[in-house]
Amino acid sequence: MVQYDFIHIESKWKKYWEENRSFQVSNDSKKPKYYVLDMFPYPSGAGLHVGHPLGYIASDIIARYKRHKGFNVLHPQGFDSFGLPAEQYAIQTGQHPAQTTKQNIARYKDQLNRLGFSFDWSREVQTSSPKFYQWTQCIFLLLFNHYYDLDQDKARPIKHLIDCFNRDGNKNINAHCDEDTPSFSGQKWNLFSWKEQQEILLKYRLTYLSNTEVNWCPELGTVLANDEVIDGVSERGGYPVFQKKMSQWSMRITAYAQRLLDGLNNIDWPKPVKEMQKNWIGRSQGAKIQFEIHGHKQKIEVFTTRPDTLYGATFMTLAPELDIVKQITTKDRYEDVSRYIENVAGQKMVDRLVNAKRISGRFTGSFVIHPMTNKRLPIWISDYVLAQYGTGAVMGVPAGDQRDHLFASHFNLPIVDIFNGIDTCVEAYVEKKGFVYKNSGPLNGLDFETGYKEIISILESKNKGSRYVNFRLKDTVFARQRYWGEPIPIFYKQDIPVPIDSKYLPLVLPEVEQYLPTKEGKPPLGNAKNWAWDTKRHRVVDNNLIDGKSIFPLELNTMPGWAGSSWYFNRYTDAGNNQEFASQKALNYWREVDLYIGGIEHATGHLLYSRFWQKFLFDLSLVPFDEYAKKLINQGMILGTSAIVYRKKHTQRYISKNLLNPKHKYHSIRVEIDFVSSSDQLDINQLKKWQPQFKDAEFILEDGRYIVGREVEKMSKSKFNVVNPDQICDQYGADTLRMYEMFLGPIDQAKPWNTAGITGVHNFLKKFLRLFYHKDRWTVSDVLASRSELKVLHQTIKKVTTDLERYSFNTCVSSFMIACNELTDMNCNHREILEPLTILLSPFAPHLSEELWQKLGHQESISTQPYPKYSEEHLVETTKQYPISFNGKKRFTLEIALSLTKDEIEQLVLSDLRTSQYTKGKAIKKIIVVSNRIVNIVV
RNA sequence: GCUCGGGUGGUGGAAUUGGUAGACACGUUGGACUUAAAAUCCAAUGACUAUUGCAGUCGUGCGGGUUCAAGUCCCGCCCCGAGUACCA
Repeated sequence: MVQYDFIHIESKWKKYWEENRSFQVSNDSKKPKYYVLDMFPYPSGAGLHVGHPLGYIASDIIARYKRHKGFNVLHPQGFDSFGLPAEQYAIQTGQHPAQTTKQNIARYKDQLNRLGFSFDWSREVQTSSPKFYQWTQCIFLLLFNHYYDLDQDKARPIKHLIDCFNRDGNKNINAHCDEDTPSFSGQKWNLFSWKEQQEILLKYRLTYLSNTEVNWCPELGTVLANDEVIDGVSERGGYPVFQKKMSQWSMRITAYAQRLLDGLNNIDWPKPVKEMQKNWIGRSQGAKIQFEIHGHKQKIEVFTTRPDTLYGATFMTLAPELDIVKQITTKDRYEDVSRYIENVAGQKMVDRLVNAKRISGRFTGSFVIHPMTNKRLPIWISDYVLAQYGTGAVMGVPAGDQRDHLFASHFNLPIVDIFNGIDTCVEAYVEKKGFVYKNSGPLNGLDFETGYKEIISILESKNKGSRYVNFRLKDTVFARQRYWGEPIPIFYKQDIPVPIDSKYLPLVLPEVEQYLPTKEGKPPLGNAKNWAWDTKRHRVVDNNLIDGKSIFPLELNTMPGWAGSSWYFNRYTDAGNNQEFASQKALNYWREVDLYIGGIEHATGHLLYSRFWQKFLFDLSLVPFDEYAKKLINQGMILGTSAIVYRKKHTQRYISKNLLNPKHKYHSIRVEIDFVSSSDQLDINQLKKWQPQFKDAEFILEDGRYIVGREVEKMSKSKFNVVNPDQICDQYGADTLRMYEMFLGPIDQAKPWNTAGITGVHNFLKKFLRLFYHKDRWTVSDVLASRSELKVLHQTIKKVTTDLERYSFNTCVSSFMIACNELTDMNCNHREILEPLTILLSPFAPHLSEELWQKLGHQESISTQPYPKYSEEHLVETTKQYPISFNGKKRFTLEIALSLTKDEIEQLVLSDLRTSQYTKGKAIKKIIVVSNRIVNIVV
């Protein structure tokens, strides 16, 4: 029996590919290009488990397939190597994060290369390498030096804005800026001091410093972006998060909200991702309405999606955090209101979510004036109004909004019916149809559509409100109080941030003794001795030299984790470039990513931010496309199957699964899955050696065996359910692992790992190898193949090709198995069949295919071979078994020549029916023959 | 609550988009080879009724509908998963 020596084969070809640089790709080719990209990994200390490579296997199969198809394929890989774990390890051990990162990357590369991926490592990027992050810093500066022009709907240089200010101030400027931006004339602008001018410019810059409410996580000692906060706790570690006002770097992503939304229509991304981004951007259409405050000069503006219910407003509610609250609160209420505000501010976000159902609030003692009726409406504050959404102020319409209704009922505020014939005493009516207005002045008798338009035009004519589109999307915080991230290339002059000229980049991370925040609570970079900027010599110098004239303190924050990943895909096109982040020539050759594969967990993080940066770079004509990835696939998670033993409470007895008594209580304890056989039998001796708690335990067996329970859950070290790919490679080989992961199910679906099933795929590869041998002797023959053998080949080519084109990898693998079984039955050993079949297989099982290709007498690597084509001629059948149904129920099959016409088939069926029992004497009403030749007879 | 997915054998999953449901694989059972085991090979395997015959009936979460024909389309439910949530 010929042996499938995968260990030998795989190490041989791994070496061959490395030595020959088989997958290095040139930017200079007449071939059409194809760019297939994986989301690059964060190199964690734990190494890879079998779930990680799933997406890489799929992308590698596509990359190899496209090479066969004659494309010049860019299939790069790199590492997103800035991040929290390396830093926390550094805090614990004092080991420099760069050191651990380097080790982890080396381990990752080993593991990846073992799986036979055809990456072009010559283009590798590492976000933590100065050669890479100098360009991240450069893009940061570009954002700093641009503003968003709403008239042109694109980013423009801040210089242009300054020119306009010099001439006419900001009267004619229609730009995306902070809400509190004052208006000024050109004359006034020129009278401003440098510092005053800079403060105003910050309100326009696309990356800016501002005093805003941020998500502060004391446990992590840093602020977090909205997508890093899940259910009120930090995504990493699950620590509580508070709202806190801090001066922070932010990105003006809101300027791009509409374009980020519109762009979704032009890209082939999974529905869930698009849906999540849509919700995250949260566009809602409505109006802003101004209310005057009784006895005050200021006004309060509300955003509402239902301006048509304005006449139903009976009160106003403000978010407690708003500055205006304290200004308008009357003396007698001041203490009570202040206490309420403090209470809300001290709440963790988690608690605020939990308390959501409880209605609370305070009356401020002040009133607004209804813009239409001039009635006085009381101003309340309540934590159900969020400062971050809209204007942080709500007009309370109990008739049209259920929360307002609950609030009104709770505090005994009036409820006014405004929908004719609908009683809103008990419950709000939220439908936008099925009524005409009443008690609504000029709207009375109108329906929703007309009333809605009418009220807006009235408000606009009275200058009391206007149509407004609100976005839920917030500008995102772009700074972390951490060490292991890109330094922000900014120094401070008179407390004003000033950019370092990009020609002096990279601004390299300074050495520090301690990776913790300083005693004064400054970020870790505050520990650096050398962290001041000399504006004369353009370099970093000792902090002690700061003189405020030519040497200034540098920014202590670093960039968040998503900075590097927001543009890295452009870098691969020209990874060695020292002059620019990528040349126009390279970018124009490789264009956008044709296929991007990665996890859905990045839907509202990386996948949104990167689209934002791409659009910005597009505005500056630095990249040729404003969407960087045409097609996205989210690979599903591979889940682990944990093994569980059951300990009876208050005892040291472990009970086998099927002996559990439902009346008793048991502790479920996860144990290492390596101790458990595929039939769920536990190796008790190994368990006893594993942890002391099991050493003297008693095990209650069934049929002499201990059977464990199983649970499917996320693969994780702490659950002892991790399957290591190295182990699978040792036992079955990388080719088997690749094929099996693809065979497991649709690529985008979550599925549990089940090592038991792997033998099916492994057996297939063994059988495939055996097709080339007879009685252990190589017997590939040059004799021409038979018609039926050719049919198998061409069917397989067709099936595998169409399946690959629609990324259905699991059905591809099945097709190979079917072909192999059929050819084995036919004793097929024709070169004419086996050669193309080997090429077909090579994206899936590259090592074995190379080996066989060489044995077939070829010098060239199989990866350079053209992809086989199928011809319909070989697929054509002369006759086919047709199902004949009576009233839709299948009764028998009839062999019919394909050349027959519909009429001839009808004749044939009719003649056959004379002898048939099925008509049972009934008259035939109809015979149906459709183009795919299904015959149904209606009696 | 809202928005998206999705319910097919013992299991993972196929089904050319309305055309022979359950491909392929795992598992299970039986057999061959072995002193034995492993490995390998062969056969059976949706359920039920017949199995001395042919075969028949029911079957894609539940209930209805359209159609010669429904896993696939329409209407109404039930369940599971994901995302999101005082979003005004």
